[in-house]
Amino acid sequence: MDGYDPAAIEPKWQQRWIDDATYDIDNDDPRPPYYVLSMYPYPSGPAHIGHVRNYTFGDLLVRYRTMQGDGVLSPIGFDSFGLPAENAAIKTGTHPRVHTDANIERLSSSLRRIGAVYDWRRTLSSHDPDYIRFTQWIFLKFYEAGLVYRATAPVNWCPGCQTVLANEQVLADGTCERSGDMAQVRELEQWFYRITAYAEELLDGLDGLDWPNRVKTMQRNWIGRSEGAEFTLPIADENGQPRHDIGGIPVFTTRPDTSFGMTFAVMSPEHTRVSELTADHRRAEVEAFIDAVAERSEIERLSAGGPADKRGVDTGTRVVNPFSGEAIPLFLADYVLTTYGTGAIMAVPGEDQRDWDFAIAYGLPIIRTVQPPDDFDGEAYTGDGPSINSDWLNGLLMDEAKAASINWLEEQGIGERKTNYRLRDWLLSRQRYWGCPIPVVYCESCGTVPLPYDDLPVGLPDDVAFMPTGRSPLVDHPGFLHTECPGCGGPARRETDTMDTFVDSSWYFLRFADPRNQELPFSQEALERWLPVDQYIGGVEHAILHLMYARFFTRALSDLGVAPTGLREPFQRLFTQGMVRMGGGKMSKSRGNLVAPENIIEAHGADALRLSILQVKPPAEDVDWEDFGLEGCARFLGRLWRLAAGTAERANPARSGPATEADHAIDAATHRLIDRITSEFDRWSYNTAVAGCMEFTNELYRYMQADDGPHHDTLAFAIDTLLLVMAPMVPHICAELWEVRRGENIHAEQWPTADEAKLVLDTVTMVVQVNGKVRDRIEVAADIADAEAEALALASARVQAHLDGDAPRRVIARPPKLVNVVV
RNA sequence: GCCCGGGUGGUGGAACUGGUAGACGCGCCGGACUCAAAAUCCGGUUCCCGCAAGGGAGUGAGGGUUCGAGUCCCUCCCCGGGCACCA
Repeated sequence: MDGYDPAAIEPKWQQRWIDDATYDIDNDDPRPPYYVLSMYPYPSGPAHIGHVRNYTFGDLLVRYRTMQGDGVLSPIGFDSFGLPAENAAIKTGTHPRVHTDANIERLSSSLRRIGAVYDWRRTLSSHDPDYIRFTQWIFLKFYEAGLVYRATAPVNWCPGCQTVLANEQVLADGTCERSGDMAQVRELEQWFYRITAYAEELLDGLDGLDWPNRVKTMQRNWIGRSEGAEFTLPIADENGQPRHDIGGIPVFTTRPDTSFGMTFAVMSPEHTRVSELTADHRRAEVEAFIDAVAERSEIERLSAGGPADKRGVDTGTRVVNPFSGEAIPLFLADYVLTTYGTGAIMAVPGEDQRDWDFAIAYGLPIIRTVQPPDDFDGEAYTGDGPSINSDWLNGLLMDEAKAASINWLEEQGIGERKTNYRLRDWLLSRQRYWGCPIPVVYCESCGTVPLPYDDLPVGLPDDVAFMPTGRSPLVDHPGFLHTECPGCGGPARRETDTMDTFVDSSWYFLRFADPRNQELPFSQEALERWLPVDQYIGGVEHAILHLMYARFFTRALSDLGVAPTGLREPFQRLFTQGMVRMGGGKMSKSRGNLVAPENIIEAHGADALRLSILQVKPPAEDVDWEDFGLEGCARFLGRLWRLAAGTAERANPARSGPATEADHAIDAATHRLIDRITSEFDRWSYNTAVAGCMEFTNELYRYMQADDGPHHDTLAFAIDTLLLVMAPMVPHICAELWEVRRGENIHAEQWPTADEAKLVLDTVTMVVQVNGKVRDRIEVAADIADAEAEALALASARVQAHLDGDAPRRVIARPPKLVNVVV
């Protein structure tokens, strides 16, 4: 048999898996269903090494679960809408569809070349007319249910991308996550998904998910639940008494227990009632302040710095603290946000540092209402302690005082318990061409009119020019723009905004269950069979955006009766794999440091690349390309080949007949291998699984070269088992060797099971310690008794030397692993 | 500031529940084979002292619990990530 030649065997097997439909799966397959999904990729061209890592992990699992007897759903699709294709069109004149379709072909081919297997019959792309149709269909369903609305709001505009962005797409430093440009705030009318309606459910639902803690924490932070109270501060008249002819200012607080310490109140400069509530003698200053705030960039405003005395202005109006009955000044300040809570706050300088700073800057009184500890030397005290200066709350601790103050507000009828969320509604409209059109028209007489379901899909016209105008070409396409109102038949203008591409990725995993359905996005039966996804795999960069939007869509579709009622979460288990970096930095097209897997596959083969990916690091961690031990892995596969093909050098020919002790040892090691690899696959410990296979191979080489030679049956069983457990990792070489050895298809074989009886060791190396330091190792029977182990340990010459004639003070025996002699 | 990860040889990492620290790979060193090289096979490789036997030190720092700590607890330092004027 010839030497190992990956270039010869890999294409053969890749073709075979397609021809044999090995990984095609029907919805009535009798095997237990198991759904493995790697996040569908954006088709930017051929795969880069990061893709390869991602899809190798998924592929391993697909193959492993298949061998375990599951009917595995392994689909792949393409997140094919998006800005890069449109930007490329502006540069080169090539239509985004042409560009995208070509890239999908390249990426698909790369995925096949690394040996990743999918049910290609189920493939889909966001820009398929079918897919567009149902993305729009879902939009209309949400519209009917009030989960989509159009509103004017301050939104983030990215000058680089020439479109608005969702909150989630703006990074902490105010820049766009795509282009890196500083986002600008603009007041625009846009489309929103009402994800806030699900804030509480999305938060609580995290508890039941088998996801990395890190991701759950990130979502919890993002949703940001605050529990407290909302109540109204009446406007004061000139005598400081509450006015009843005019509504008060509602405020939200998480510390109602400190309300007696409220010495002023603050509204956001954008609050709708600013003008109404500004006293005439303060109007000029207030207006000057509002102008100054408007000039300040969002990032300036949100960064914590800045002198406190420039941050606010007195409105001249007073409000009443309902707890103390005192009239207190009403300020405006730039740090109070219109978009959170009620856009107005009560200020308690004694227990809030921002309020403290503000009070010092404006000479406002500070009253402590929580007794700080004796050794406290800070300013505002935010910890727990007995209430003081708080009348009927005095003496109560924080939790009791919170409850008491909320009860009082409710009894008085001026406030109530309230929970607020940081999460904002999802801005879904984009002023770009290459996305899913929003299926709505604007009619002069009927207003905003959703299209009837029968008119779907609203496609993208192909005859458009891509010019760097900063405008979507749809705006300049009269045929697209001008249409008829489906309500009155009069002239109407089509919505030219398209949807955020995260809308497409919010339901693709559902479509995979029933990808050719022409009536509905999917049938309930198909979802009941496959969903939730048993194992979802993707990058941690999607921890908030995609993973939260997809959860929202799944819950909403379930509530609307489109998806099964019981389907509340799309992804039961999530694995987030790390990135591949280059020289410690990100790998990207723009840096020109992408590693092309094509070259590596040509030089060493796809299996060697896969093995090096598995071996180099635990899959959850980031890895530098420089650390990939490609040579070592290629060397090992050569070793495996020579072993299994029977061309490895041997001291003596194989024996038959009765088994020797060495044969039994190899046999036991083989069963331990099965046990080890199974548990390592189950806990995603692929790097140690590779190590285990290498160790076992080394052991087999030593066995073969021993003086009396290997036993034929023992060796054959060991090698066959090694090929079986390695088949999910390096599928081509194992398939080829298995076919040569057994004439069958290894990927149709059952996963081996270890014989429990053979996992039990006869003898074990027992460690003997003196004062916790290892002094001797003794080979003992695995079932050795305490007393015997102790006796053996004490009899050891090395132990005796350390005892120096003294009797041990204590002996701890943990047979058969260890005895510790304490002197 | 708050919340998650993480810090182990020259190097990527291993040690899953407190019990042989450094598996496996890379690199390096040596041996076999060869005219030679490559490939292959075998062996060595935490550091320090020692020819060796052996001894000592050692998992970011310091303390603690324990017969025994990389692993548990406390204090702190460093790196990565998330949230952050959210009331």
